[in-house]
Amino acid sequence: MNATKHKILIKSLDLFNDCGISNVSLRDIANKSGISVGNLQYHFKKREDIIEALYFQLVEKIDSIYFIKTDDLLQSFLNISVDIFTILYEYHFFLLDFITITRRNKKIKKHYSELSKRREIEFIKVVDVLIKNGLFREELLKNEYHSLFKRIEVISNFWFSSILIQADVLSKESIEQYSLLISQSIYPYLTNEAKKQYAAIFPSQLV
Amino acid sequence: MNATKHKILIKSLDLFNDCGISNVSLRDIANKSGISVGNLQYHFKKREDIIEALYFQLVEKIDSIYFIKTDDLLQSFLNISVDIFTILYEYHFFLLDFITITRRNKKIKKHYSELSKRREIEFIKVVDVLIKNGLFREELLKNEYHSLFKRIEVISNFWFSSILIQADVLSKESIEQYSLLISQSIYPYLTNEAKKQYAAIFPSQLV
DNA sequence: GTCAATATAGTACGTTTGTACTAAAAAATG
DNA sequence: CATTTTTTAGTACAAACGTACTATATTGAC
Repeated sequence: MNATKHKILIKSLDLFNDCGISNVSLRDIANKSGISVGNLQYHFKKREDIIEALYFQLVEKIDSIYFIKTDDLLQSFLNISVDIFTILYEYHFFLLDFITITRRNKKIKKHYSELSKRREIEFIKVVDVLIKNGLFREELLKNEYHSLFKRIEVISNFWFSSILIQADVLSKESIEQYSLLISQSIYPYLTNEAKKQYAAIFPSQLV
Repeated sequence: MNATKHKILIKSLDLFNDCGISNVSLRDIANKSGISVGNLQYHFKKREDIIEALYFQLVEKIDSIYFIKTDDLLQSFLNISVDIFTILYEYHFFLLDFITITRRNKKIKKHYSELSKRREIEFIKVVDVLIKNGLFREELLKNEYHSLFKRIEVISNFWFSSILIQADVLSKESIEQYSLLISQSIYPYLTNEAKKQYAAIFPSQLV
C-alpha cells in the first residue's frame, strides 16, 4: 500500500482509539499525519472510507488466526477467544462506537451481521466436537450452547465499552479480565475430566 | 413538573430512542414538542440538561422496583433482572449511547459508577442468601460469582446494542431474549433442588 | 527532456449545531 | 387594573465540519 495512505490509517486508528470516532475531525487526522486536508481527501474521498478501510483491516487480521490444535482441544478453544480479543484491542475504537458505525454504514453492518452468523455456526460445531471428545457436557436446556454463544458474543463486543463507562482509560489489563470472564463462563459446561484440565491451565483460579 | 417541561422530556425520549442521541438536534426536539427553540432553551438551558434529566428519571424508576419475596427466592431473583430490563427498554437510547454519554458527562459517569458498585455488593449478598438457602452451589472457582455479576452487567447494559448492530429496529421481543439469556446463564450455578424449581418456572426450556 | 499522471497544499463553500439575545405574549400577583 | 414574573417565539451568531475545487509540485514513462 501507498506510504501516505498507510500513515493516514495508522494515525486515524490512534486518534479514533484515543478520542472516539466522533471527536476526531478530518483536520485532526491530517495534522497528526503531517499532511494537508486536501491530500487526505485525495487518498480517502469520504471520511467513511477511512473507517471502512480500518474495519476490513481488522476483519482480515482476525480471519488469519483461526486454527484449532486437535491434540489440546480445550486449551485451543480458550486461547482463540483471547487471540481474537487481543486484536480487537488494537481496534477498540470500533467496538466503542459499534452502534454509531453500524447505524451510519450499512455495508459494515451487513458484513458484520453475516460474519456473526458464520461465527455462531463454527462455535456450535466446535462445541459438538468438544462434547464428542468428552470435554463438554450435553445440553441440559434447549439451545443452551446457542445461548452461551450469544453471551460470549455480547461480552466480546462490549467488554471494552463496559470498562470505559466507568474507567477513564482502557489498558491491556482489560484483555486478561476478559479472559477470566470468558473462561469462567465456560467452566460450568465442562465435564469432570475437562475440569481437571481446566485446573491445570488456570491453577490460580482454584478455591 | 411543568407541563411543557414534561412534554419536552417525553418527546426527547422518543426521538433519542428512535434516532440515537447524536442524530437529534434541539430543533428536532422543539418541532416534535410543538414549541420554539427559544422556549426549549428556556426550560433546558443546556442540551445536556435534557439528557441528565432523563438519566435521573431512569434511575429513579429502577430504584423503585427493588424488593425480594422471601418465600420464593429464586423466582424473585430471576424476576428482578427482567423488571429492571423492562424499564431500561423505555430508555434504551441511554444504553445505546452509553459510551458517548459517559464520555461527555462526568456527572452521569460518576453516578453510574457508584451505582454499579452498590449493585455488585447487593448481588453478592443475595447470592450468599441463595447459597445459605440451598439454591445456589458454593463457589468452585475464586470470585466465581463476582465474575458472574460482571457478565450479567455487561449483558444487561449492552444487550440492546448487541441486537442493534445487526437488526434495524429494537422490539419488545428483546426483553424476552434477554430473560432467556440471563436465566440460562444462572442455571449452572443452581443446586439440584433449585434446578427442579427452575424446571417448574421455565418448563419450555427443558430438553 | 517532454509530457502525462500522481500527489500535495490551500482555500472556500454550504450546512448544521448549540446557544445567546431580544422582544412579545401570557399568567400571576397585589 | 397595574405591574411583575413567567413563558414563548424569533433571530442571529460563532464555531465546526465534510468536502468540493483549484493550483502547484513531484514523480514516472518514453
